Amino acid sequence: MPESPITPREKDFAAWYQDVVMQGDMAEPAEIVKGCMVIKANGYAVWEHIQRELDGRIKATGHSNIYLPVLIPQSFLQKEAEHVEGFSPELAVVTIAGGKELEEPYVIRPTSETIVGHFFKRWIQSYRDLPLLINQWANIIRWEMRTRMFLRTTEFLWQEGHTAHASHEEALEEVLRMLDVYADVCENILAVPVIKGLKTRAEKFAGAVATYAVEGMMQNGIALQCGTSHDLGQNFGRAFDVQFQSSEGKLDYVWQTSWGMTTRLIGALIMTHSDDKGLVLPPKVAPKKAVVVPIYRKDEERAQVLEAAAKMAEDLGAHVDTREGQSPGAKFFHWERRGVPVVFELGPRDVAAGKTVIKRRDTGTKEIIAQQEAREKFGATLEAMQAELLARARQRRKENTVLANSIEEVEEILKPVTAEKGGGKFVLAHIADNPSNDERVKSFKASIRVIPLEDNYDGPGKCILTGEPVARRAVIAKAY
RNA sequence: CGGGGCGUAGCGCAGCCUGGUAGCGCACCUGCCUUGGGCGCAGGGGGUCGGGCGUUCAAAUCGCCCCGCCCCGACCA
Repeated sequence: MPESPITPREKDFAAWYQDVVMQGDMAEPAEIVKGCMVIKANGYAVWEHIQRELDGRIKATGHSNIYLPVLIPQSFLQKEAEHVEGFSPELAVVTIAGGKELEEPYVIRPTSETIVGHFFKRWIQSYRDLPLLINQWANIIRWEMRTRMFLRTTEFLWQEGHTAHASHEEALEEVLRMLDVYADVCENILAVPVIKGLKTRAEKFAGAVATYAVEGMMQNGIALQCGTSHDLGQNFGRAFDVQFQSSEGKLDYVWQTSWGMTTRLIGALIMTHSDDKGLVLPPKVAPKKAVVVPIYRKDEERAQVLEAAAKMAEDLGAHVDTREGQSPGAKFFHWERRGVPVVFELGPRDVAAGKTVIKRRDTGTKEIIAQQEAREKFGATLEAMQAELLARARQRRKENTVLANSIEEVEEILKPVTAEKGGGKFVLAHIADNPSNDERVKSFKASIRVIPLEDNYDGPGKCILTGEPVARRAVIAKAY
């Protein structure tokens, strides 16, 4: 595994990101398949941590996991008008199978609302069958024009929740409940602060009545949608004729929701915390929380140090880097760029004195401590790091958030922003949820990211484009 | 799909203009030496030069055709 230098963020943020992803052993471009990536050992292990946290919360809120086919009859996509319009440009379609042209082509799922609709019709007859709460862990294909590892790839992994309810109120409650789960995972596990909000009509999911999202800000000030929760109303219920009989004996279409989080989260945490030395992983998702690097010169030192290192590692649940022929310096660089939160140095002097050196990845702080207190220091360091990563990201977002009171002002701030050069901002402005307003913002390649659920600013105002009254400021930014 | 760039060792590249033994750095293997932030020295292995056709005594190099990848624009979690 060649270890090359990492491009500094200052020089080229996009190149830096690629370097961190590859040097951190997170992923590499598949090359042989357009827009796809290979998720490597370190990256997949991070995903497994995210999965465990999310899955636990999904089950704790009453959902069950199922698995649906990856192929969907093409006609299914066409049953919901907006849905087909939104997704058809990015579909991969299977037309030949078993050496024969298929009578009806299959679409490789871009999302499963349609196939869920079909099965919900079979599974739901009565209000007693509701709410129906399911979730699926799966892969998805969307033929995107431009891809970036983790942030947007042709194939990605995700979880998609699908639920059916007897009333709109109940469905909306579900939508917001899962939005809270998403915000919780982002902030408390990934240490990525997010804004919960409503997407504009122009930005909502194709086929939804309303889309809610958690929106994050990366180090370069560019926005990244980290999760979405959709209120599907009765749109898919009608399209797939999913009716239930109420306790009063009346027939009605079910009220549905769907919500998803993807491997993009890995991109989010990389872009939020990593630095010019490489990956920085929040302790809660780090596959290896600590590595012990033994240092020795002579053979008898080697034996002593390795023994002490093994003991320490066992006690801490850490990994010992016993590779021969690698200098300690090379090992420090190796683990640093893989984002290991804590590295312990253990040399002959330490063994003799019963000490060790504890080094923290994010701050680079080194401290000589007694081996007996290693366990306690280790735990405290992980906790501090997790908390401070979130606090720093919050602080950065605060510094890069500004208010604007005219469209010219918004444009002036956001026009020069690019993913490569950075300088991105969250611009908060009063702007009405109206597709023509989205269009105007798009003219300088920005977008209305969310209308926050919680107003932390000055309340109602007049739309900067139409003058009509709006309840609060929305977040406008450039996004990935 | 429009515009630009690139395909030579696992990776990053030089050589091409002006045709004549396929090179450099990193990585890899062996040995010695080193080890508290990318050690050093010596030796070694590894190539259908993206593919095809042509020109020529001779093609990585010149010509034609094809293929693939990357970047920039229009779509998106």
